[in-house]
Amino acid sequence: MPKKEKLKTIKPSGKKEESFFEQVYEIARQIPKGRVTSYGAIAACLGTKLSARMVGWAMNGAGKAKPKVPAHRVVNKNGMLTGRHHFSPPELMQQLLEKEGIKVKNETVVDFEKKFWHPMDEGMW
DNA sequence: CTCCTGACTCAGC
DNA sequence: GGCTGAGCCAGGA
Repeated sequence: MPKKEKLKTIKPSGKKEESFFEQVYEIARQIPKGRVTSYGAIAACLGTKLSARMVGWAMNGAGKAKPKVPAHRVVNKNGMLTGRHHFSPPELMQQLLEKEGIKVKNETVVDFEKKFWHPMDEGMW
């Protein structure tokens, strides 16, 4: 099923991809296995906490970005898998989370607060 | 250059 | 207590 990428590459090659998207990708990659984070947390880390939408939007190319970004570990503030519909199979997001030990019930991460991971909690920032 | 959209979040009703 | 509206920033057309 050849998917028609209308948006194709968000950031065409030729330039240094240190755009907002790259920032989000880096944070998302820092998410340890079995942990999840929220868009707002990443946004806040980037300084654009007022626009968590941008974080999620940046995830638009997460699955296409290299290395691959664990966008499935990124959920909304409520722990709900709002972005699961954007995955190839919408259920993939939940599958990956469950595979990592995260329980997902009704599109929502169980014990989200316990599994929550703070972007700068690693001490790198 | 202008308008629209978008995987969020908060506030109001 | 659930739904709606508005705000936010950044990038694509």
